[in-house]
This record gives sequence, structure tokens and C-alpha cells, in this order.
Amino acid sequence: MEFPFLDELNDSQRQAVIYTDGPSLVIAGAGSGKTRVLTYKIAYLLKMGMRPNTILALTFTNKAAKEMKSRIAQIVGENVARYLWMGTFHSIFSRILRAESEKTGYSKNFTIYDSADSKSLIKAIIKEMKLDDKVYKPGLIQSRISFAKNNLITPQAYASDSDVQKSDLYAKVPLLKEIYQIYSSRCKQADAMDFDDLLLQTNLLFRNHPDALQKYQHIFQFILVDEYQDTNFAQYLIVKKLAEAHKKICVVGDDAQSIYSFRGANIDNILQFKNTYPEAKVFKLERNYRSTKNIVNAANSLIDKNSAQIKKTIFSEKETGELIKVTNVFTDLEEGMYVADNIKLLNKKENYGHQDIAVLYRTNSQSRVIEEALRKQNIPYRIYGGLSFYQRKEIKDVIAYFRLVANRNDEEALKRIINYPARGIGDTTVGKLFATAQLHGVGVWDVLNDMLGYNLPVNAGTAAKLANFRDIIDSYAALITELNAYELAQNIIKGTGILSETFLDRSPENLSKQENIQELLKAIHEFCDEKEKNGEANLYLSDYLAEISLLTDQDTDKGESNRVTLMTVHAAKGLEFKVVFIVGMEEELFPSPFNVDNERDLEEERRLFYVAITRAEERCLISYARSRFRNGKTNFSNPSRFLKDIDERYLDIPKDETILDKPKLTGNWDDEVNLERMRFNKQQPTISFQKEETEYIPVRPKRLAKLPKGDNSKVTTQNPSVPVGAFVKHSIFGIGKVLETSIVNGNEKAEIDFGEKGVKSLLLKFAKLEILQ
DNA sequence: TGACCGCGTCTTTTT
DNA sequence: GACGCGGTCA
Repeated sequence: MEFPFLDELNDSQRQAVIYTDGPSLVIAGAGSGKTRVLTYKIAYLLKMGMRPNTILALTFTNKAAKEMKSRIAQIVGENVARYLWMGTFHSIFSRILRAESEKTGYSKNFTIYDSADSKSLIKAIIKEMKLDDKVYKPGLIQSRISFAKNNLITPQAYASDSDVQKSDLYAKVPLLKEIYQIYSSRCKQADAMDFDDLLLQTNLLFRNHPDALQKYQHIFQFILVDEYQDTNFAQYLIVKKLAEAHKKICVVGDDAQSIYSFRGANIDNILQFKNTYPEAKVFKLERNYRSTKNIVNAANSLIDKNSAQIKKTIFSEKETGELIKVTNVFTDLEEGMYVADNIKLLNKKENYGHQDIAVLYRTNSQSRVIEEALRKQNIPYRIYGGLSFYQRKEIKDVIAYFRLVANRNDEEALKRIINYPARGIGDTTVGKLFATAQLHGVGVWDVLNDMLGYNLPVNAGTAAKLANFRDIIDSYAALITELNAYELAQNIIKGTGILSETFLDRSPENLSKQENIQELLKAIHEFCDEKEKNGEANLYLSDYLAEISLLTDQDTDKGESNRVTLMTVHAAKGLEFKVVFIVGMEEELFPSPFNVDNERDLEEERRLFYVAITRAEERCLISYARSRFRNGKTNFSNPSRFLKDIDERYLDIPKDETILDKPKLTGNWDDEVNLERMRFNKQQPTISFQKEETEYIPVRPKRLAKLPKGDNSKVTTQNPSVPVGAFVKHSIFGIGKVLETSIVNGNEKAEIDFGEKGVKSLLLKFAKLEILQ
């Protein structure tokens, strides 16, 4: 056969691969070999004679693009695969926007603002407009602007759209249109685009410059889109316009795994694909190759509770496998111990390697307890998400220097480093600088270049400091095409004193900062080497910045082996593990309390749970805790409503527990005691307790010691006269619990939680404490 | 101006 | 618990 690789596909997969006559939609159930279909389809197109640089393949993450590319390279060879247009929407279209810069009003080297930058700018604008940031919450404003952009509503359209205005009025933020307007012009002034701009500006480019649209329609003879269920309107329209000329488009996705609506993704894009392309062929991949029957069936029974979906029957031909084990524990700490213990067992008794195991959770903040439990048992793990390498302060600082050198209009970068390391330019001065720039409608850098001309109201000393800063940046900027990225980066790091800043003391923080900065330099070095090896000319600092601004730490995965993976369910999309722990299956956590008010959001949470379960190949273990320490407080919770959505035939539920509703315990006066009662209650189910029992019940410390919470690894005193976990009585504050003890200037100090009176920090030699037994 | 402290807030997911 | 903010003090 001409295409031997097609033999590796099943019937429906092969149909999907070889259909290339017009638009097609591939509904790819979880684990149905979606990536395989995409890679083989591209390989097929290439084997059929298409040139690689006429194929556009859009993925959701850089990592997915990279992986797909290397798999294609294995079939057709590296020097063919490398010419494919393959990447995320954001990276592909930022490239196009740079190439078409003379049409966009931005420069070729525009900066990309990450969400922290854009939030900071929004904050600044709110402040300048003298609005109340309790009403105009930066986060809220940011998401509304983002929503507007994703729906291609420009500031002008925003202000004149009566529906939008009504909505803003209803949300009590009527001035949002002005913030949006100013935000846009400030980004423009700074020659910066945020993530959403990359899509919005691409659309504007294609709308305002039909010649540019035609050019790319011609270039992209075949378009493939992965994870189509997670595209938003802006992405939908880009794809639609590009495909208009030839209709050679293939989108792949699974409506059941649409989990990014908070980012503007619109599940209707996939549900309505047939409306956009009436002639489209639909292929369904329904055989799941990943998971056991029990896992697939459990997931099916769950997703069946959703109403908005494309009908399909996912089935598995693998063995029945284990039931999904549902476990309840008392506290989040116990949940961590439960996970760690079971990983140990799986590792020792069942021969699962650590790399076969993942722990998935709804929110990043849940990783902490799991992490601690694993560390205690010496189980190697790797956490994804949380703050990435590029979000660390020292890295952001260094990159801000790079950014400012590459683009002196980058005001967010300037704000970050104008006084770092400290050079005597304080908030007041910075405020004046920005105010003057606004007053004259120019950029901050223009003001710095002519402080007298713009009447910057600062004294001579401050002006000199500003001029000095300006000259430093200018001197590096002059070298931007003289030195390669690595040489210039080294110069900047050494010359500006950011590195010596970390040499001030040998604290662990500073050591880790040094390491991170070295790590960054190493990465830049590799970047230059790579470019040089390929004979590419774009090895300057601006080129480096263009490349990294869209990277996330998933993409810089070193793939360390034999570690347990810890990540959010979102981050796990597209991955698979032999064993999956899903932790924190509780109401008010999963589903997230933000998404329970309407059916649409709730269905997305359910899909998220579906994604979590379908990551598992062989075992899936779900747990929930009755109490969880969150936001500095112990909260009580009920099992997630989603547990009831799974057909019980596929679950292994503990006998003494039911996942049906239980009356919620309200910890109105002492959660800790409530918890103790609950444990007590569970041990002796015949004894019940009444709520009116509000009198304080002293609990013996030794009993608390059994609680993981009583773990006193944090105690810094050798022999504290008041043990951590003990209950004490204070003449004024009443009864409290000792949280922590330490020695301060030779005096014993204790952190004591007095419930409603708050947590107090007391010196024991003054506080007369009575220890309760 | 900068360091520090105490207070209140707020918490989803990410290109 | 983490962070940001505002106020205070040197």
C-alpha cells in the first residue's frame, strides 16, 4: 500500500484522515486517537504532494504543536515537517502580525503584554480616573475587556452598543467603555498587544486589508484546527475567513471536553459547525483506546447528565478493570496522606511507576497539601502550573529590562524596573512622569527624552536620576542589533546591577534567584545556539522576546521521569496516566462556586470532571474531604453533586459513607471542635450531638496530636512551655488554641487562635496562660 | 524615599 | 495563607 501508516488506523479514523475534498468535522471522543488522526492526516496531505508551507495547523498549546510536529517528522522527515505552519493561534498570528506590521499600526517588534501587565495597566487607569477599585475591580474589568475583544468588539463599538452599555450599567461599571478606550490607546502607545489583541488585531488586519487576507488565504491551502471546542469567536472568524477561498478545513474536537469558556471559548463553534459549513462531512471517533470499560462507562454516565452535546457513544474494548474508588477523608491533610499512602502501595505492590500516576485538582491552591504529604513520604513529584518560571519576580524583572531595551515604549516594563534596583526614583516621581505623558498625549519615553520641554515637575536631583536611567537603557538599546540576545542579555544583567542585587546576602531566596537568572541566561544561550545552527539571522534580543512571550512552563517541560504529576484538571487536558487521583471532589470546590448559578456553567464544570476521569487508563481514585483549610479557615463541605451523576455500578463507595446529601455542619464558633465532634460522631454513630451544644468543650491536646494538623514540623522552639495544638485560657481573650511557637529575642512567643477574638501573637512571659487539659 | 507593619481582601481554570 | 494596600516611622 502506498500509505502503510494508514493501516494503523481503524475505519472511522481512516475515513477522517483521507477525506480532503472539503470541510470536515472530526468529533473525537476522549482517548479516541485524535492526535493520531491529525498527525496522519497532515502526513497524508504531504504524501499526496502538498507542500508543507501551505498547511496551517492550529493547536491549543505550544506543547501540542511541538509534539505533533515531531510525530509528523518521524513519518515525512524533519526537513519537510519544519516548514509546516504549526502552532497555537496566538503564536502563528503574532508572527503574521509582525510580518504585516506596516498595516497594523504596531511595529514589527511589538511587545506582548501578559495578563499581569494588562491587569497592572488597568489598575493604573482606574486609579488615574479616580474610580473606586472596589467597584471597578481590576480583575472584573480585565475579563470584561477580554470578553469584548474575543467577540471582536472594538472600543468604539463597545461604547455605541446599547446592549453592552446596559450590561455595564447593570454591573455598576458604566465607565467601562472609557477604561477600555484608554486601555487600548495606552497599549497602542506602548506598542504592546495583550493576548486577546493578537486575535483581535489579526481580525482587523484581515477586515481592513483584503489584500493581506487574500495573501494568507492563498498561502494556507489546507487548515486544520485542534481542540476546536475551545475556540472563541475571534478564532472562529479568523479560521472561517482564511478557509473561505478553498474550504479545505478540518476541525477536530470533542464537545464533551470544552472547558475554556471562561476564556471566551464558545462551545457553539463546534456544535454549530454544520451551520457554518453545510457541506461539511462529520466523522465520529467513538472507540476509546485509553481507558478500561469501567472508566469509560463511568465517564459516559456522568456526561450523559449534560444537555448540550453532540450524540455519540464512546466505548472501550479494553478489560473491565477496577471500579472507580471513591474515598472520603476528614481533612485535606488526610487527603494528602491518603494519596501519598496509596501511591506508595501502587508503587510497591502493583508496580506502577511514579510517572504513571497523576493527582488532579480543581484549583492550584490544592496542590500544597498534596505536595507536603508526598514530600513527607519522599515520593518524587512534579507540579505543573502555579507560578511558572517566567512569572517569578526575578525573571520578570530581568525580562522587563530586556523588554524596555527592545521597546522603550513598553510602559509596563518601565514601571517595573525604573526603580529596581533602587535608584531613588519613587512612586511620586513615576506618577508625575506618567501624568505628564498623558497630559501631552505622548509616551513616557518621550517625556524622559525632553523633561524640560514637557515641564516635568521634578527637582534637578530627580531629573538627573531619571536621565541616568534613560541613558542606561538607551546605551543597551543601541546594541540591540549589534550583539546577539545572549551577549546583550549578559551585558544587561551585569551592567544594571540586577545580579549583584542577589549577592547582598546568602539567603536561600537570593540563591534561588541567582540560579533562576543563570537558568534564564542559559536558555537564551541555547536559543542563540539553535538559531546559529540553523543559519537563521533572528538571534537578537527582540527575537528572543517574541519567542518567549507566548511560552508557558508546560512548554519548557523537561520531562523528568519517574515523578508523580500534580496539576489542575485544565492542565491535564490531552494527557493520560495509568493512575489518576482526583482530589477535592467537594461542593464549593468542584464544581467551583462561581459556576453553579446557571446550567451552562455547571455543565462546563461537569465536562471538566469528565476530562479528569477520562485521563485515567487503568485506575481512577476520587476523594473528598469533609473539612478543608482554605483562605486561612477551616471549611466544612459536602461531597460534590457530580458524584451522584456517575452510575453507581462503576463506583466503589465505602460502605459507611454515602455520597448523598448530608446536613452541612456550620462551623460558626469553632471549626476545630466541630471537626473533632464529627470524628467522634463517626466512631460512635449512636451518639449524636445537637447544635445548641455551644458550650466550649476543651479537647485534650494529645487527641489533636493525631490530627495531621498537629504535625509540628514547623515548631521552631525546642521545648516550648506551651505545646502547639494545646488549648489555653487567657484572662482577656478567653480560650484559644496554640498555633505556633517561636523564640523572639530570647523570649518565647506563641501564635494563639482565640476564635472570634482573632489570632494573637503573645509573649509568654507577659501573657498569663492557663493550659487546659 | 524606603522599609516595615497591620489590615483587609480574595481566591477557577490559561493562551 | 498570600498578597496588596495604606499608613507610619526613620
